[in-house]
Amino acid sequence: MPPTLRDVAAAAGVSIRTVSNVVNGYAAVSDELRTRVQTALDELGYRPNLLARSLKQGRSNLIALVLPELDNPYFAELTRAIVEDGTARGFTVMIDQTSGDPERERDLVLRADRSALFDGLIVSPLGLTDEQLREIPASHAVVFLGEDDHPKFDHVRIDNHAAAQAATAHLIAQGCRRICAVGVHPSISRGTTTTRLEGYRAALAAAGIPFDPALVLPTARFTRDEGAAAMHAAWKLSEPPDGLFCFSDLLALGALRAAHDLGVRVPEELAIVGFDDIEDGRYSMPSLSTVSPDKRWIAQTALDKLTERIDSGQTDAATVIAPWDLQVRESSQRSGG
Amino acid sequence: MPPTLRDVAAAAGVSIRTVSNVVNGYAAVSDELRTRVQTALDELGYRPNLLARSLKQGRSNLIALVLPELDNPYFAELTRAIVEDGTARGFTVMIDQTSGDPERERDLVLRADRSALFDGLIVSPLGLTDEQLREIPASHAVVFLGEDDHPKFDHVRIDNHAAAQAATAHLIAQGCRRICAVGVHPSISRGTTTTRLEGYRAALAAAGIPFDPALVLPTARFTRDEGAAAMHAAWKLSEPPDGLFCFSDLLALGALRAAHDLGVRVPEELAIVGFDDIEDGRYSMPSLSTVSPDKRWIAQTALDKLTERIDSGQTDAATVIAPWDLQVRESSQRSGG
DNA sequence: GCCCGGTTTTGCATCGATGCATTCCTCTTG
DNA sequence: CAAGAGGAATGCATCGATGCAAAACCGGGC
Repeated sequence: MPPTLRDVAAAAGVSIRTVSNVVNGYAAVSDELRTRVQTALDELGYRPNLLARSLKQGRSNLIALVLPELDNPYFAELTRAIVEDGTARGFTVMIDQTSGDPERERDLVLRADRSALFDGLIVSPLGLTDEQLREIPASHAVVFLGEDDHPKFDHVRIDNHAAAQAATAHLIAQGCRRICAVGVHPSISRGTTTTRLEGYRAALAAAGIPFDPALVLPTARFTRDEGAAAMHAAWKLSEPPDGLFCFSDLLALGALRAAHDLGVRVPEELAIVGFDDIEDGRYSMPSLSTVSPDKRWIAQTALDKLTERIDSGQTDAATVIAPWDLQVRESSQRSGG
Repeated sequence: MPPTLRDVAAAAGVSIRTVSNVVNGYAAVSDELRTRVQTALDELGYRPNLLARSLKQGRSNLIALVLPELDNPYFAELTRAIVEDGTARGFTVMIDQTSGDPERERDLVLRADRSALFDGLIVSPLGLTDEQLREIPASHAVVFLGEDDHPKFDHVRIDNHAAAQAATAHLIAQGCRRICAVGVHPSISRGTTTTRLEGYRAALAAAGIPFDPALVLPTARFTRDEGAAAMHAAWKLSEPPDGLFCFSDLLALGALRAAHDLGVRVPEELAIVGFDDIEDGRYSMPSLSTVSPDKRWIAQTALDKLTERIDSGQTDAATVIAPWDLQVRESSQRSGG
């Protein structure tokens, strides 16, 4: 049994309240008592019971980060940024994986949100329906990362349309004419992947290249093996592509590996651009061109918004657009620079 | 303000205690009251306050996972395993990053351990000193992953000596005679990296190859760029190596990339073996040979041990050795098969 | 009609810490 | 010397939920 305020008070021969005052630096406590209490605290190794404190104060300084998966480096890198920044602000950040299960996501968000355990939530949604979102009381502190806008809550995201368009335009500028879009989610009609596809189509249109539905390769998830499978599928097309725009770096890295296995030279025969700018892509062979969202900025802004909500109780919901840039590396750079 | 038991009780015209009974399925409640209370619960959207419940019950069903870093895929993959398994057991797993800071690690472990917020801790230590470990009361539920044995606590780890020896022996079998060991931590004299170095030396000794200290390349951290730097250093040696045993896959992947930049053919000129079996290594070019610890087994066993400790209050500390195997892939396979 | 056994329902104390307000000092001042 | 100001220390109620045990209720049997 860990010592409580009561134990310390007994040991020091003072009231519970006085010990609490010493612990929190409250009020005026005489030097004599202060040292006596401090000694008792040290000797017993007292630690405040955070449950009790949070219960009384109505605030836990815990926030939860709800993510689809951690073994996607994009999320791991984003998580690091949020944990470090959150810690600096006095929060303890707890991470919850949905493992790609929308049901579990809904559960976590709704449950965690009202459990009084967390002061707030940062959620990177897979796909909550409007109906599910409506179940969350607007008064609660929730910030969403990514698409899926809902007017009731704060959102932090990049401009996926513009970024996808830029990536595709870059491939076109490198001379690509048949460009695959890899990573459309087959069942979801809204959200990030749809927006990226639209950006891709906009770039084609701007260059006067007709859109060919056969070049859109759906994948169930953003993993290396899905990327590899998509590459194999692409190479089986009657007229294979000369460019690949993958909606995540993992997909691109899988495709890169598959291209190697198929004896396809990158970028000479096939130029590839990914999305996320994960560290792996800087060390792949060839290194991976990619859309690079500013993760630190995203983390910081999400925490700003969340803190505002927690402290003020209520703020107008807003969508904040995060900066990004296109990192051109070896996988898409064709003619000697 | 979220509704409390009191609110629901008022709405249903019953006592607080009865609502609690309905919520928890306790005791006998008449059908009539049950439905009436249930209706009130649904209408108000009641959620139990987990802080209050945990405070009263002395148990939160929260466990913390303390890790050096999440953007190392090894930890991300291990984390996934622990979160999934833990969730299935009714725990909520919270992840805390030490970001490679031993001071912060000490803080987190000691603070979290007695905060009453967590029922238990799973810690993958960077390096807690004996003295620091001694500060943790033996009664607390803590399971360590990795080396750094301490008789007071449970440990789950693989046999690093044997694994390192096997990896090195494999390189020798491929014909390597000058094998670098990459990843010894420069300042720490104990722990995982030291054990791996000993395994490496044992393999050399068994093959009658003299140990050359110049072939031991220390790195500050287990990152790709450190691995790349080590590769460059290795290639500057008066007599360059023909094999690389890297203490992590990230180091190996960085080295792989650097070898490519230097025009060194892998595995023909230089065979490489890593450690961890992260997913990236299966898709690198060439794919990476590696020591593969059984992460699911480790997660499961750590949770078994922790649950035991939490439930029984006290168990004899034990060190459990987890299974591993050597995954031989392209980066170390020399003569056609 | 009354007592008994069993089921429902409720009240009170409690987990550990903090807000508020009161009590208790001590020292100053008229 | 009495009154008052202000600092120091404490008690009590409270946060929301649950353990325990008492109270209320029901029907049945003598």
